[in-house]
Amino acid sequence: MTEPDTQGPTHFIGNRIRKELEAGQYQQIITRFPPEPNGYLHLGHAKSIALNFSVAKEFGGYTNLRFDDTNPAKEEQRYIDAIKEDVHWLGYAWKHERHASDYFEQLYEWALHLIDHGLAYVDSQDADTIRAQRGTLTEPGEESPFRNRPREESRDLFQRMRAGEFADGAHVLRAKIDMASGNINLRDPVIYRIRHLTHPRTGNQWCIYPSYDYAHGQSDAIEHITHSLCTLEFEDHRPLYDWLLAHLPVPSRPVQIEFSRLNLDYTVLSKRRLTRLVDEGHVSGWDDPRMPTLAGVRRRGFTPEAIRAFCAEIGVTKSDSIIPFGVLENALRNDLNERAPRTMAVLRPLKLVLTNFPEGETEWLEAAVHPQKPDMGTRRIAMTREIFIEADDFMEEAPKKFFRLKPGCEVRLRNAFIIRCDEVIKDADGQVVELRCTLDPDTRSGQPGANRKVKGTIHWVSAVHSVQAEVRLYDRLFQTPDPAGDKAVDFIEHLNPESLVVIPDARLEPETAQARPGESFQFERLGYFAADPDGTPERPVFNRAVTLRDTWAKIESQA
RNA sequence: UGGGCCGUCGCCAAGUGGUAAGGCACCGGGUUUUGAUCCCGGCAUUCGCAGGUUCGAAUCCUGCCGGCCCAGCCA
Repeated sequence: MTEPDTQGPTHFIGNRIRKELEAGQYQQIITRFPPEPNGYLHLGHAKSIALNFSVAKEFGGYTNLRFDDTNPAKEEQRYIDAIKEDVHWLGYAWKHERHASDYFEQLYEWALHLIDHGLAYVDSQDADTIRAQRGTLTEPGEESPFRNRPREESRDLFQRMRAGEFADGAHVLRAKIDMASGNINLRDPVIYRIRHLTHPRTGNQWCIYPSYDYAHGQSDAIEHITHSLCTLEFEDHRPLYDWLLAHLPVPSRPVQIEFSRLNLDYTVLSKRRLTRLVDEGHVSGWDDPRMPTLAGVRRRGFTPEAIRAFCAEIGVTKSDSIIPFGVLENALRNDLNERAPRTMAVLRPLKLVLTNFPEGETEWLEAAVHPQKPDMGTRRIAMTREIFIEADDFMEEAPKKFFRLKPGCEVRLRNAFIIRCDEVIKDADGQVVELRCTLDPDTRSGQPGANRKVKGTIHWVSAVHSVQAEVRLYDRLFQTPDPAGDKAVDFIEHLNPESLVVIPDARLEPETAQARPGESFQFERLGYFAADPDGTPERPVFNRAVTLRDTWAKIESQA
């Protein structure tokens, strides 16, 4: 079942590592997944998680989970907890849980090492001044007046920064590299800043914190990470990553390899934007089923298997790409088609009376839990004189190709009989409120004479045995393919007002109503639905994860 | 315009000098008590463009064109 991960797909990272291994460059491959605990994991992280864990596994190594907790202004313990839960849920087990903050003391020692070797200095200018001196993309920067201050002075200042003698922003530690470099990351980057903040793990032990650039490579080296895989925007940082490792007495020399991040159409995958959706209340929370967070898609009904298959399918390259959301949905259909039990549910009930069925009686029918998998067993279905069918499955004046119920015509009730529509009953407004039909008793499912062919089959549910439920139908959160694409328009403007449609009075088979939160079903002819934790035994709630492929809808829209 | 990358079918993506894998989508046809699933078939004389090297190029060279990222004391 977890096969997709074992035989590593060929991508440039795997190919490279394979060659390195053949050349004897490594004994073991060690990777790391390094989230910053400042938000929830999303599908973009899933791609990175899948890559890191599958590469290590393919080559017989392991992966660490390392929290990149170098900025206490944004990070919180609750995010650490949620991230661990999500990685587990996705189906991966890390070797060691680490935190960049575990290395603060070592990182500090190494900073002193840089100072002592004339490779770093304390700059006592403010942020604006430093920015102004950085130059532009086409013009070199200018050197800070503190750039050549004596090493002893920098050392003293840096120690006093740690001791808490200065206010935030009074000084920073900068690597001394090259203010004229074409690569702006090399123009004496700030590697330590003063922040009088409580850190989720180290509390008030520190008031200076290392930057990402300074902490990341050294943390990799400490953990003996062999391959530090990250996204394309860090490509420009690699020279700095290498420079630091080259100038510090680190225990190993990891290499950084970049790949392109995941983009999905009709959604946003940046923590900044997802945080806004949550904070501004456009969604109910990080686990809103419309969110591309792992918590969101999990609640929506996506399975870890489907997400892993999706990650394997899209590949790993360096080219910018936008994956259609439908590819993800398809991965879910493929997975759930194999495993989800079938059930009948009516979303918009239309009453149908079988006039030749005895009043007050119930006939029990048997139906397969999965038509292609007899070993999944059968279930009992109650047939009564009054049933509900899907309002969409009846048309008074139907086009020729409409294979469902229409006046005077026959249709198969799934798992039951063939019926004929005799009479249409309407209310004062002309709305169809009830259908009166007769069933053909020779066509009961499983009977010898049952195989008579009719063009259509529709689902239904007993009016007396079925259970009312709330069903939530989700559509794409945004109505434009690239909501964040236009810098002039706030992506919030592109929200789809109909991304959630609540159906308060759907009807379910009684057994389905007993489902535990997270359980998935195929509501036949409709799609895959998962029980939501909001539901109670008295009032079940289901989320539609994805519809079934719908050729009829396609034909209809083309007409 | 400085630096770093990317460009193979509508969307992804193999391929690394020997004559274009695969998936998704799409279009046919078959099976079907889910208009689902499943099955069969079709779908790049061509690899951003133009030159060049070579018996031979998507793969090597040169020059263009197009797109992405970088000027946080964020990651």
